[in-house]
Amino acid sequence: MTMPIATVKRESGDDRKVAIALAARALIVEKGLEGLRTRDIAERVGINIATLHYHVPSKEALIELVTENMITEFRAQSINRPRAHLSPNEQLEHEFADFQEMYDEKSDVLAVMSELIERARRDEIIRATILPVLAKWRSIVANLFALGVADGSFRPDLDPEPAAQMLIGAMVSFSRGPDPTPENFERLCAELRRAVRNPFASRN
Amino acid sequence: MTMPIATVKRESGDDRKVAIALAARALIVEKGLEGLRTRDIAERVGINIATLHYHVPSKEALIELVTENMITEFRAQSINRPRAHLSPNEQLEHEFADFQEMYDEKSDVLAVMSELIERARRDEIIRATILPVLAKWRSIVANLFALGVADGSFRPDLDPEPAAQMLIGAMVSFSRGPDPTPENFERLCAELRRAVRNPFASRN
Amino acid sequence: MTMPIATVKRESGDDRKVAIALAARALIVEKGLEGLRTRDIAERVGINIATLHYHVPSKEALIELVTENMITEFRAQSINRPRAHLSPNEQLEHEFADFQEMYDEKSDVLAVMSELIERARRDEIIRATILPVLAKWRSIVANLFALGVADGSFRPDLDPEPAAQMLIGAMVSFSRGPDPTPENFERLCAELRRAVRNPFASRN
Amino acid sequence: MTMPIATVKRESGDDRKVAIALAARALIVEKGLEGLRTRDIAERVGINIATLHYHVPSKEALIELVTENMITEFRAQSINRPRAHLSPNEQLEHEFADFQEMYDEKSDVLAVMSELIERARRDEIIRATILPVLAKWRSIVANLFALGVADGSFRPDLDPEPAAQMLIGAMVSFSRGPDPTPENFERLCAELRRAVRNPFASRN
DNA sequence: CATGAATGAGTATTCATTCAT
DNA sequence: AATGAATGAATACTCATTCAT
Repeated sequence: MTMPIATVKRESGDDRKVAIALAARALIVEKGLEGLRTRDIAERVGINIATLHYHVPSKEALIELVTENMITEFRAQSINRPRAHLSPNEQLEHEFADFQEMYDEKSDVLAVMSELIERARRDEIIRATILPVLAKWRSIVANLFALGVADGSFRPDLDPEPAAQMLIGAMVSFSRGPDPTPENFERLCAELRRAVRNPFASRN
Repeated sequence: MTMPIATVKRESGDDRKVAIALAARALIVEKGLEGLRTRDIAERVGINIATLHYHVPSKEALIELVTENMITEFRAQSINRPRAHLSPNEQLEHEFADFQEMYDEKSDVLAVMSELIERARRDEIIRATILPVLAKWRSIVANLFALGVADGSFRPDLDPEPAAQMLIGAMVSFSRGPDPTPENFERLCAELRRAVRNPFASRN
Repeated sequence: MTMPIATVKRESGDDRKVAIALAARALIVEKGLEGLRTRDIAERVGINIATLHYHVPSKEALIELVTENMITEFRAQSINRPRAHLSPNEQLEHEFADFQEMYDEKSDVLAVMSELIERARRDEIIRATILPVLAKWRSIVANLFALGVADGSFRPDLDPEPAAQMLIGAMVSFSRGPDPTPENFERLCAELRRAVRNPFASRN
Repeated sequence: MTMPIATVKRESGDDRKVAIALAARALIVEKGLEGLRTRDIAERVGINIATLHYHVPSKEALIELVTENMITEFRAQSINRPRAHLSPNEQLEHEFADFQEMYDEKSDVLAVMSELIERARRDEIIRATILPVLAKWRSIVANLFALGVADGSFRPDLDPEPAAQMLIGAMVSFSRGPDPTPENFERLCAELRRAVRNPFASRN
């Protein structure tokens, strides 16, 4: 279960760093950030602790590495996908689909993100990395809401920014909640759709 | 900052336990659950570490004590207030008001709750204490939504359970978010009101 | 199993001391001298630790109390029984019988004695209490051997003191050994009898 | 008295382990198993406590290490020496000589063995290591007695197993007794010889 | 790059003992 | 006599980090 995977003796520095980040992520999922031990990471990567410190000089740097690694993946999964050409309703559906995809295929991303956000409250460096990404996410959703209000897809009285907060908060708290089944997610999405749609618009 | 408060030499066991729980809560807010040290708690209460262990035999028991202490307060603040006699809209306003009150006056309750929920994922005992309370909260909100749908205050197509999840998720993620000012909270509440109200109802 | 037995609230100081000594002995058998905790003793007696310290001011004094309590019983069981009127062979049989009786009925006496003897090596006070008793035992056995040599019951070339050491060492090491069944004890006694008897004497 | 001996900064793991075992043995002789402290061992070896734990992960493992180290020496000293070619009487003399040699040159072996045997009663692992060695010793002595009975060197009615128990018990209890001088040991050996020899055999 | 050995500063917990009531 | 509360000094063990090779 915690057997070293590495079979190669020497890897390029970058490969090693990625391996370290992935091992750290897996361990954070298992034991939380507070239970993360450099020795466990080294063991899982299949290297000596001193070697780990050669590649990543301190635990602080290690957590930064993990944060960046996470954020890269989070960005690729959930935002930064150009959708300007899609209708607001289609963009909303993409948000739902992206989140579900992340939840299904990269559920550890959400778990680790959750830990990092909690720690960001006390860690300036993590905060500086994570908050902008979350802000970006909120602004993308707020934008699509603004567009949908303008073209009549969504409620005319919808306030894009708090609505974005509401949508993201609902999805995130769902995924960290007690019963995050696909069926329940679909029920939540349906409710969110109804919460923002224009009741007087012709159905699309 | 870490000055001992207690000046009394001898206190009854229960008083000491409360003092310990409060000191622990304050320290969790400052340094997180992972940064919580028994020595720091003892110092803040103004007692010897051995005395701390006399009252609370282990760190595990300490965290349970904090959890129960928190939950008691959380319950008193946010739920368990009989409101059956109020209209659904009034009950909803009370939910908003309660949350804001907790956020204003007991902001540490939210911070510590957040830490505990994160830890609950890996700690059976904390989970057993916290999850039922959160479930109760969700069911109370879902109930008021169901009532409001029945009496026409809220959207006829509103699905009470995901709507409750949405409302709670929105408020919680707001309070843990980057800019939790009263103005922003009011903006969020306004959006939530519009998201659930019956667009065809006569305004109350 | 570790339930307090005491039902009386107040006992005379001496009764309490006896109860404490007995509880301590039982705990030494279970966990060894090194595992003996004053709290455990107090719990078993059914009193508070502070009360224990009222009666027995220190752990050192406690061990002395146990030692004296043990020695009293050991003396009563195994030596100090006037047998001058018996023949050497009868006295020898009494030694065997006494030891078996102690082993059968007071097996904890042997276990605790063994612990105390080990500790006596580093504890002047215990040494001063225990060694004279053991010396007395050896001298009693040596005496009966000397008598038996004189009257022709035992080997004429038997050297009483080392023979006493041999007999006592054999019985004690048997009782602390791997398979101390009554049958094996009988086999050992038989061998000891043959080892000391006069091969040229008429059988009695 | 507790001066660090080691002056070398870095040693191979095996050398360190041996140094640790030896330091632990010396400390057990001084203060007993119950008074053995990891800090004292580290100090005597001249290393940090953390370094001690690097080589020997727990106190339990440390005691196992000491046990194995002791047993190795005990075996080398006292048993496992092929003597099939010697006469039973010669073998018996070798037993006496081996024990005296151990007592003279490695008196700490006997002291530590005594502590370990006492602890073996409550420690499965130590028991599993020590008891077989003692059993082996008994069986070797029983064997030489059986041979001596067969060839007429020893009493025809000598029962080898209890006789072995008697001989070993006598020697061990002598060595742990109050006056273990060489002269007394010789007296004991003489008595043991007389106790087992064949009174009707021609002297060899 | 890699590693075995080493370490300083902690970390929760234990225990005999004391004190005020 | 008895006790709940308190404590100083220890105790085994941990962890990120460093260093010589």
